[in-house]
Amino acid sequence: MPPIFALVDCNNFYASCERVFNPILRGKPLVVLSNNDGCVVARSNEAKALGIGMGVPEFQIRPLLRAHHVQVFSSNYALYGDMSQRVMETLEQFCPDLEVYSIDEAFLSLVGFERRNLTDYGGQLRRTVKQWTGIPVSVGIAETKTLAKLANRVAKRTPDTNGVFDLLACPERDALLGRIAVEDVWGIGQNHAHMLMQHGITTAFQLRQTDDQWIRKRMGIVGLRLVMELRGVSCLDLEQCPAPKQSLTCSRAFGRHISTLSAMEEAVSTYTSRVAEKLRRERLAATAMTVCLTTNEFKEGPQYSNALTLTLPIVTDSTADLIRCALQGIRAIYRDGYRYKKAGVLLTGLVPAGQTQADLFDDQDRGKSKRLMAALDAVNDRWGAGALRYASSGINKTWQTQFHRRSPAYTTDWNALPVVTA
DNA sequence: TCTGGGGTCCTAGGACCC
DNA sequence: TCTGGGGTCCTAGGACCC
Repeated sequence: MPPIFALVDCNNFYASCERVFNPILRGKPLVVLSNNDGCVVARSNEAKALGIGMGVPEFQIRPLLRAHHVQVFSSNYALYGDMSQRVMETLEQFCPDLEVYSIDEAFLSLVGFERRNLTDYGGQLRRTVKQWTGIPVSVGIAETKTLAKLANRVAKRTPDTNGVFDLLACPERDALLGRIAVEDVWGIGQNHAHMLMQHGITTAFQLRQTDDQWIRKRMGIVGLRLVMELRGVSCLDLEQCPAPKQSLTCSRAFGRHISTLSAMEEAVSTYTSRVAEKLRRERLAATAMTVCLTTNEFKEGPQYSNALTLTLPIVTDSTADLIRCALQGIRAIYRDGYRYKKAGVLLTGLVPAGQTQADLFDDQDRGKSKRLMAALDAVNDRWGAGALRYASSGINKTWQTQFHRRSPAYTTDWNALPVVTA
């Protein structure tokens, strides 16, 4: 059976989430900002039409936002994560062979659905997701993932497709690929796009026609796979069970710069607690840790950034062990006299928890530590993140990430339920 | 004043081994 | 003049994704 993929992609996902429980926002320009309300990370169509670019710093477009009464929101990850889950659960009812590719995208395998009209099926799927979750999606269908991505792009940008485009049923494929810029192909980033253009390759069609050896030499095996996929040869399979994580990070810009070691220790301790929670949720333990810090590259003044990787004395998932190591690391690379903007903690060498090699000279009670972490996680699940935390994470946290314009966590907090008034 | 966060895979080169 | 060969593992850096 030749493969058939559908890519379902939520339209302007974060912006659409904000609209679901706040209908006044429909039809209006709206943007969602990154942490610290820094950059634009999502835009409604109306905001795109105003020329607001992806990733633009908010302060640079403030006059424009005011002039057009653009609604501005901080990121609300609790809401987006929950809405994503609702969308994915809906899709799963249509097609159990599903790969959740990102917070707002899923690949579906439509093998076995060939006898249906796939465009109609995509439309049905789209209407159901909209009705059950309030989120608009687009559907692209083709025989490889890369082509399904392109089909999805066509569905999004061509109004008369009604949000569904089946490339398998498109007789003018070459002409269509000829209208797609090479930098819009999935897997072609800035660097490769620039290199290709230097050689006169500017469209997806031209890329598809390019010689294998040439591609292999300049873009490696990844590039060659991509070109094969454009030719309709499927090289990327549906990944239904995600591979175990290889690394976990928590890194964040501060709401206000840090210039004392004690504040830096608080931040690093807080980030370590967060990444330790993720680690336990994945049922993994870490063998090594990297801590890093950096000043603000956009600002005048002395710049400094550094990172240090430490091997943990014992493979662990305990917040206490991890904080101890992180503080040791940050003290080693911290230098006085700088205004720090950001720090981070990276865990690597991840192994399944419970399969770890015991340390012959380990003098701690591991069973006790495990029970302590279970209690810590249970309390924070029940009472909210950070309800119970290590003292080294600090109390005042003047450096904390800012979210000044966050909408309520409508779907994950009893106190934030939307209220319907007659 | 104000510029995000969290991942993956591949490749080249060096260290090291027999 | 001639100075082995093949393999693995690790790491840093590049490129890409959402």
